[in-house]
Amino acid sequence: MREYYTITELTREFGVSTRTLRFYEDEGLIQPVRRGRTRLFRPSDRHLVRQILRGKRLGFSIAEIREIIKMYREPPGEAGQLKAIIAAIEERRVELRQKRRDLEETLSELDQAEEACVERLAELGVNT
Amino acid sequence: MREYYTITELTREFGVSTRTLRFYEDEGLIQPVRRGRTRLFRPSDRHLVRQILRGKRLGFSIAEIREIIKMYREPPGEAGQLKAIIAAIEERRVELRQKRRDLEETLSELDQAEEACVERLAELGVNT
DNA sequence: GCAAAAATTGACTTTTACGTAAAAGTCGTG
DNA sequence: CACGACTTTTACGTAAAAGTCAATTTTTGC
Repeated sequence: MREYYTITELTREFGVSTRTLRFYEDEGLIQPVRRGRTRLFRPSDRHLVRQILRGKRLGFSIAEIREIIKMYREPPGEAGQLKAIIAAIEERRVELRQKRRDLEETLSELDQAEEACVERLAELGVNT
Repeated sequence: MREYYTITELTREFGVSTRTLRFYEDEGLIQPVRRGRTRLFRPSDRHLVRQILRGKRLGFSIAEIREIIKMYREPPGEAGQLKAIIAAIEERRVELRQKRRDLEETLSELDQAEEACVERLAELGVNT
């Protein structure tokens, strides 16, 4: 496990621009350390970027991703806060289950569409 | 099965604004018929709206949703086109499978986060 | 130790997906 | 027929999430 990654290493690995990573830093999603002014990304920053992009692919906004990231962090001291986090996690789960249903339905409609195409192709193959 | 729905009926059913439905029409995603100037939405339009919103929840853009909708349509006559559609469907499937992996990973990280919270709560419960 | 390559900051621009407001047409009810 | 509830078009506005560009550092490879 490397200790630090440069910004361009991560842009290459994840296929995003430096502007994007700096934007995520401005938004408080990641906090790479600095050597002088240069950003140094630790493995934990790299993992955060991975989580951010995963969230993006699932259609979450930056604000939502910020909230989700908060939940991953080490639990704080107070019992009320812990319960609040657990409740928030449950909300996300509901949302993600909805997305899963959406996903399965979309896949199944694509299956149907493909089948229709295949059938149509078969007809053409038979007729000509 | 009703023959027509008004625009507000659909906004209420789906929780979107009239502006949104008109926007989708402008974008060519739906084509409700008209009586005079008033839009009348058929069951097929309603189903399209359902598909559009499903796509949105999965993080697809309007342009992407337009492409997906095209695939659902009745297959055209020509063999080359049919094969192109089948290929495009396969691409979408790859993308959706990625989203499914993202989803499962996110769910599993949320599980871990919750477990950490529950443990912490247990500690507090024991200590106080 | 110096030039080239890489990184930084800041300002401005762009795209997407609608929101919002204005001004007018439509329809059913009392 | 007037009222309210709903609908239409047109047009400008806006928030989110970067992209682009320019002007400086900073870092590096030799």
